[in-house]
Amino acid sequence: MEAQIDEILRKNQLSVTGSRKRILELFLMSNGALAHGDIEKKTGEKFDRVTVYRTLQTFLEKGIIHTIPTSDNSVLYALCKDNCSEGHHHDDHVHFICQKCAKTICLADVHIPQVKLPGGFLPHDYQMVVTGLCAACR
Amino acid sequence: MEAQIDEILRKNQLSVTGSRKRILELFLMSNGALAHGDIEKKTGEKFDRVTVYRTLQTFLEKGIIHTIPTSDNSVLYALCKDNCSEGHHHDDHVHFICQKCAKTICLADVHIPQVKLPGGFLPHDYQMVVTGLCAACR
DNA sequence: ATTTCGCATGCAACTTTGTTGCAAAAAGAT
DNA sequence: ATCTTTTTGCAACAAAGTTGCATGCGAAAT
Repeated sequence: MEAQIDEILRKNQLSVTGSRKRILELFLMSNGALAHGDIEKKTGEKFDRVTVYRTLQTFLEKGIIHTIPTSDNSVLYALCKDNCSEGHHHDDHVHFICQKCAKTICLADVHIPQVKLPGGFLPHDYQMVVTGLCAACR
Repeated sequence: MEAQIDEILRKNQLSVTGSRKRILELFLMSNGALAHGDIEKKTGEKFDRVTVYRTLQTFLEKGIIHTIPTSDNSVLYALCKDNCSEGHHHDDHVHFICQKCAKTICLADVHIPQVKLPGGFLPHDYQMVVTGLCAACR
C-alpha cells in the first residue's frame, strides 16, 4: 500500500508529502467517492483545511481523481482509473446516486452511451447520472 | 406570457407574487438552465437573495423546475415539462453546457439513451449532461 | 550528511454561497 | 375595506471555498 501510494505520486511528478500520502490512502481504502468534508473528518484535523483543498485540486489537475456530479450539489471526488491522463479523463461510466442513503456509486461497468448532437455543438465531456434506490436500500 | 405565468402558478396553488412571476418569466424566456447567480444578476437586485433561494426552493417542491447535476458542482435549475408532476419528473433530454459562454442549453430533441444497470438498482431519474463548445462559441 | 532551492503547508483574512428567525408587507378570501 | 395567511426583506449567522505570504519540508546535488 505504501509502495503503491508512492508510485502513484511519483508517476505524476508530485513530491511525496504527508498530506498527499494520507489523502491518497483514504481514496484507495474507501473504494468509492469522498466528499471534502469526509476527508477533513478522517484526517482528524491533522491537516489544514486549505491543504486538503489544494491537495484535491492538485490530484484533479493530474488526473488522479475526478469530480462526480450529485443531485444535492455537494462535491464528490473519486479515484480515476489508470487510463486517465492529465487534462483528459476517461471517466466514461455512469454514476448512481441513491435517494435514500445518499451514497454515490461508480457503475464502472456501465458505459455512457453515445448520443448524436445537433450540428455545431462540439462535445468534450459526457456525464450521466442515474438517481434511484441502490441494492441495499430498496 | 403574463397569462401563462399566472396559470402555472395558480395550477400549483401558489399565490402570484412579484418575485415568482419574474423568476418564472426568466425561465420561460431563457429556454435553458439557470444558475442561482444568473437569476440574481438578471433580476437586477430587485429581490433579496433569500427570496430567490426560497422561490427556487418552492418551485422545486412543486415540480415546476428541477436541478441539473454538473461536474463542476454549480447548481443549475431548469423548467420541467408539462408532464412533470410533484416529485416525479420526465425531463428526458440531454443538457449541453458551453464551457466558454457558460450557457446551458436544453437539447430537447436529444433523448437520453437507455442504459442497463446492474441487478438490484432501481432507477428513478436519468440525467445526461454534455459539456463542450456551443455553435456560437466554437 | 549537509546544504540549497523550490514546492507544499499553515495561518489569517476574506469572499462567496446558503440558512434561519422575526417583523413588516403583500396576497387572497370574506 | 378588513381580516388572515403567506411571502418578503432584513440582519445575523453558518458553511464552503479562495488568496497572499511567511515558514517548513522534500528532493536532489554537493
